[in-house]
Amino acid sequence: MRRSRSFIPTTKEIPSDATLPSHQFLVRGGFINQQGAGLYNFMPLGKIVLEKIRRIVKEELDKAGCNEVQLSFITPLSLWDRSGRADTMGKEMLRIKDRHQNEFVLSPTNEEAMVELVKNRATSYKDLPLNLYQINTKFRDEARPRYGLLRGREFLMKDAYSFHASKEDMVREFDMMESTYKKIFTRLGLDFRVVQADSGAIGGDGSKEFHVLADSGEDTIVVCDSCEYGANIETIFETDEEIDALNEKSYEELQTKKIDEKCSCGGELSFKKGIEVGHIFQLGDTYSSALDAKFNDENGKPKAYEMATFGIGISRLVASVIEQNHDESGCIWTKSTAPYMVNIMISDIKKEAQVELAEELYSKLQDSNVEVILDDRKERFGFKMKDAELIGFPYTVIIGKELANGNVQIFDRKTKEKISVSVDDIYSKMMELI
RNA sequence: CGGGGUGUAGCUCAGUAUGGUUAGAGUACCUGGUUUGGGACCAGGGGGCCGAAGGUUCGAGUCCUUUCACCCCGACCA
Repeated sequence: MRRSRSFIPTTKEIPSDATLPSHQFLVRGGFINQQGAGLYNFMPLGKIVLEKIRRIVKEELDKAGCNEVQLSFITPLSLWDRSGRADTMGKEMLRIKDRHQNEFVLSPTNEEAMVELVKNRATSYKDLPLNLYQINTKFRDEARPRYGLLRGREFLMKDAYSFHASKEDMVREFDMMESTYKKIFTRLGLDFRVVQADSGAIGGDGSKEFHVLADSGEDTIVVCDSCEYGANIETIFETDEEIDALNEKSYEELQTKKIDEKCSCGGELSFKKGIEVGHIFQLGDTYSSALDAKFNDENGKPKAYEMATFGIGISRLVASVIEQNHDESGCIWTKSTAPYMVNIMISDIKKEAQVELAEELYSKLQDSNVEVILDDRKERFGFKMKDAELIGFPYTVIIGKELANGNVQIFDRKTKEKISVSVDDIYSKMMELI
């Protein structure tokens, strides 16, 4: 992509309604813009990041034997009446009517729809297990949307639902999905913890949350310094008094608070803030029973499916990457989430030699399938650098005044270091870095 | 859903107390010139139903009523 042809509206001004770094930088960097309370548009850069995260999630799920589907976003209200959630989910479900005055719901989640899809189609134990997922828009009419993409009303979520002939097999899938999730968050380049959790409103027994560690997280968790496990404070401290006392403490106070107990691995425990980006539940037969969804077992006896459900907040992850990786200048994308891996910056487009070299490198990197953007705008050096830092490309190749000595520079967004590389070596050096 | 706040140019905001020229600044944008390694400078220019509706008044961005939207704290959710 040529920057001169792209739609990346960056701004110097901080939007007045954004308080979190991810919200401010994603808006300033031209990734997203707000359409209404909890409603966001994804502009070209935001869309690229969203798609990159979506693709990684899809690749790992497909490898794990999950089947991608796409359910209708609009569902009949009757579906929710049958499971009883039309009442229990209350106002979070946004209801609409069609021209015939039939009532519909914008899907906040899809247990019912997925059970209906599988019911009467997977009719034998031989058809099981099954794991179906979709990456689709969800709508939850939150009482108070906030924090940009972290708590929107409309958001992109991956939701998977598995169907099993036995509880043992369901638990096997649950454990397998836990390791799949670890692969996903590791590939995204995130520092995360797996946290034992209460199962919340969806119901069921086993439940684990995946938290991205970030100071601005909404949840307080206890984490180990030498392994990947953590715990929600609700599960460690018994009484409400203890929990309330902890919730009242500021993050700074919590960080200095010592915990006497050790992790089972022997590591030290401490308090951290986390953003919940994934949640896996063992559902059992709650929904299959409620919706009378059965298969025939080995003895030809009808039995309700054992189920589990697995969620990942895709759009929330976009913001989470930035909450965890930013500095005062802007975004610092991880290599797997960066909208472009390399930004080639022409310092002065009036200098033919600079333009020539930039075009040559641009073509070569493109031919090598490197995600590369060419900053060919007629702007000054400082302007382009600030812009590159705000957006957060992992590497910027600066083609400028050092060209006189046969050199260009590689600017590392994370460390902000510039290293000089000779013109002859720049292509191979870039290929080595990415 | 309780409490608080804000709506004026694309964006960030003055102006409203005490009604009165043609509603301002910065930034962004356009033109020309200068500049060219850290969001440059000079000159000129375009851009506003002052959130919406109703009212008071000779006169409303400013006062009154209603309403809508958005933000913050909390509860809820996760």
